[in-house]
Amino acid sequence: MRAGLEPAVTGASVSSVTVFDERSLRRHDGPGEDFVDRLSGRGIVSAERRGKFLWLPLGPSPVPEPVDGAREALVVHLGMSGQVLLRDRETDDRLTRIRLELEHPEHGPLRLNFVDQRIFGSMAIDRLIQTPDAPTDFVPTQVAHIARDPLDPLFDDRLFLARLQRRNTGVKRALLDQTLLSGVGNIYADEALWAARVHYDQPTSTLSRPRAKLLLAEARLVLAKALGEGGTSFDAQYVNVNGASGYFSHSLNAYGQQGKPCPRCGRPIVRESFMNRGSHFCAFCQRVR
DNA sequence: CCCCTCACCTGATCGC
DNA sequence: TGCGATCAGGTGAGGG
Repeated sequence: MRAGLEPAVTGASVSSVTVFDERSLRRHDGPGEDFVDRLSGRGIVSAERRGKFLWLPLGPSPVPEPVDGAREALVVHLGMSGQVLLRDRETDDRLTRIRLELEHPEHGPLRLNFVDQRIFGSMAIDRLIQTPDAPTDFVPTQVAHIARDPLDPLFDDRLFLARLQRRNTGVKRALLDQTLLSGVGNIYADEALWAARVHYDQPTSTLSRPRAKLLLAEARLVLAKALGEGGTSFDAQYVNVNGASGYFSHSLNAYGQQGKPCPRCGRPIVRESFMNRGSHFCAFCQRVR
């Protein structure tokens, strides 16, 4: 989504904003009117991401600046069912909750539809603050607690491994904790665990250093491969900014593969309920030890 | 402070 | 055709 947005929106300005459902502003500190006022007329500087959060840093505000003169950004999170779709001026999408009309000096008019069935996703205007580990990096305040993802050049492997082994919980819980590492959700957690032959409920405290390192390496591989294939789409709900599906669903070894043979040993992949969601794994290859 | 459960939501699909 | 049950990729407030 970030890669698709960047060339289209950088240098554009926001000519109008329509909020169809205020619940999609869950992360915005203020009413819908405030969101519209603070976004209208702003220029878009770039497209940035950390984990599953995306933000578009904004140019100077024509309306009251933050008191300290901090830069602001439009923050987007897709939640479970969100989409950002770039359209022409006439195209409607069902379940559009927020719409931006953009004007690009070279590419002309562009419509950005924020579509979200379940409304777990959201948009917000937020202030940008310095990150402690790289003074030239800025993130929205609501992203400050999110760790870097394993593909980030500044991701600190040793820090991650130390924090992981200090935890007193199951390893999949830890993988899903965005303050430990970001970008890994239910699909990529199951895929990384399968690749590293680790059981989802293996206690982090008893995970050996080599196995923890292997797990991190596999998580990194899974993310890189999924990004390269445009993400994981099972249906029309998971699409890029042009409405196209990713291809990573064809590469899944464990997630959603219950009943099918493990690609490694041939025994069936099983699905267990865990944390109110599915955990998919090979009961032979992936055992607690 | 750390860990875990649960609330937050809608729409597609499936079985009866 | 209709109705209810079930399922879904995430996050963070609040309780223990």
